[in-house]
Amino acid sequence: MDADDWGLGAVVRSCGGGVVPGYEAEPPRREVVHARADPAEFVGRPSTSRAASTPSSLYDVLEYLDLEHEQLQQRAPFSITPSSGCDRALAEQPEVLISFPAAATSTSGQALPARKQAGRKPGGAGDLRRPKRGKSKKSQMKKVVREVPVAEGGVNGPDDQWAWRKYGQKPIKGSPYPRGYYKCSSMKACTARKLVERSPAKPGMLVVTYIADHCHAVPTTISALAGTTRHPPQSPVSDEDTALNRGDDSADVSSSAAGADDESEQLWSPVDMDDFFASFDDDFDHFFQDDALERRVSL
DNA sequence: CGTCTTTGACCAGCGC
DNA sequence: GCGCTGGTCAAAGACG
Repeated sequence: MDADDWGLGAVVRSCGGGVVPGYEAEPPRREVVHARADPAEFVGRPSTSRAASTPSSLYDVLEYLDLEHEQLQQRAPFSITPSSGCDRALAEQPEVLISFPAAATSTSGQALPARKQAGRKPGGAGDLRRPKRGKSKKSQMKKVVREVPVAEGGVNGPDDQWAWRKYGQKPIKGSPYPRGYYKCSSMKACTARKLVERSPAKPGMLVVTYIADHCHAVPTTISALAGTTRHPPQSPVSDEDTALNRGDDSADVSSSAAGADDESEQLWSPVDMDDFFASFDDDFDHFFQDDALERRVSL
């Protein structure tokens, strides 16, 4: 995918290979650099990798599309359901459900090159446990829950410009589908994680739970994403289905190094974290206000 | 060479 | 207190 493709179609494609009619050939909007923080990802970024080529957040998308609010409601391929209506609530009442109606997705059906089963010795790991893990505060951690169509988000969820690394997978009681565990691979110190599982109630939907926030800006360069190029951006339904059914979320790896360009000279977006969060707050505060989009477009 | 996925074991929280 | 379950670790091999 072209790094300059910032259309909504790009988002969709990045999420699952789908293309939103009319948005697939939009001009780049790389100047949009302020934090359009996705509720799940609390920092903004100008990024350039494959993941970077996706308007990371719905805000980027909406801004770019320059749609009227009503149009947005009609055309935006998702709905947001903040549990208490605003971003501040997100921090305090940290659960947000974002649904992406499957209808909004067009799935290319493009086959993801099936990754070979990583050969490994059975029972090869698990011993030599390190004494501890921080688990105590889990329930208190910031969580953002999203629902995305399998076709769209793949297991990667929507607009995921972060580099995730799978570190585990577990069958979940009561669900026929396993849950995949991913952590941010951009920075070792980053505690951001996400859980991806298929909704038992709605097999066509993936439930992506983001836990904690990134302690860094979005990685933008090849080097930052080294080794994350295994999977092409498109994550077709069929393959995704297959992958999930067998518990293989490997279609994830949100970042390929593709599309590195001028901006990729920077490893990290040099934006102060406070600015990131401030932007996020502001955006979310106004997202549902009528003038929000207009204001944003004027930026 | 660096990072990825896979996968069984370990550990802690929770319910009974 | 015990068992269940979810979450995490880490070795090994694969991939680009």
